[in-house]
Amino acid sequence: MTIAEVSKKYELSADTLRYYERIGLIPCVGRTSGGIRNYTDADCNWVEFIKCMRGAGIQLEALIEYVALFQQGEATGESRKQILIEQRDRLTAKMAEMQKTLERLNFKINNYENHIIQSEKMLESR
Amino acid sequence: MTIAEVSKKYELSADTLRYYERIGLIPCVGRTSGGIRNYTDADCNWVEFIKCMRGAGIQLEALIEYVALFQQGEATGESRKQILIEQRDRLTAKMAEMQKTLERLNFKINNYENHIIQSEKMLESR
DNA sequence: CATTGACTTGGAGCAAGCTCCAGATGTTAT
DNA sequence: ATAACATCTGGAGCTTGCTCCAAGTCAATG
Repeated sequence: MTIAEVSKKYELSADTLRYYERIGLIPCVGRTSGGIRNYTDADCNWVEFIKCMRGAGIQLEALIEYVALFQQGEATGESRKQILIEQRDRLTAKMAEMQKTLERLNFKINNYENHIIQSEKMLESR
Repeated sequence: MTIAEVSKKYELSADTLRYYERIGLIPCVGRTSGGIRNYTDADCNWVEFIKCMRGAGIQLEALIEYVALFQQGEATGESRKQILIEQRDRLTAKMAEMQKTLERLNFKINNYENHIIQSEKMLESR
């Protein structure tokens, strides 16, 4: 697949795909004889994986490390697992924080809907 | 309260507190005769609110708008409510995306734990 | 074979959200 | 009153994660 096709398929700009490759997120994308990127299915799977992780806010740094370990072979399995565990724990913590904020937003929206706000000074309504 | 006290209480740097004030997130913090910030309880409530919203990833831009409307009085209630609704919906969508990624991470971690990975080529294990 | 459009690289630029700094002024303890 | 320390302002700098650009090459079409 060309970069334009991958770009369209995963809704990531060609610039972003090149950037990801440059920083080591998509290992060694092959080129045609003319030097043009030719994404294999395996490359596409990496792209999809990265997109999913990024969509959840996982940092590039962690993904770069994971990909690098992956390329180093089976012996790095435990390290890779640790990265995944750390990221999962961060994600879980973040979601818990967001859940609290979500509840607070819902409470406030409910207040607005019920016209409970009598005064700008009602601190709870912030 | 001094900025140092507020900083400690909410675990936000003094620089961040000054920054928030500068961009309009903490309306008109009063000063002592010497020109030093003197946070009231109301100011602290704003700080706490902003910290909570920021912790969930809500953008400064939306918060600035909300605070500005709040200062304009009761007539802006509906607009403020709309901001809260939009932010809540974004938050909900983001959490749904994160939930999917979380499940994927758990699946992969489980694979690592069960030594299911036989080969680097097993795409599902990425 | 010439033109048009996609792709290449390396590097610069940008947006959000802080974070740090300098130089001046305020506050507190001895 | 004089260190020593906190705070002030305005502005510069930093980090993450892209995004854009220039100048050149490759590929497809008439």
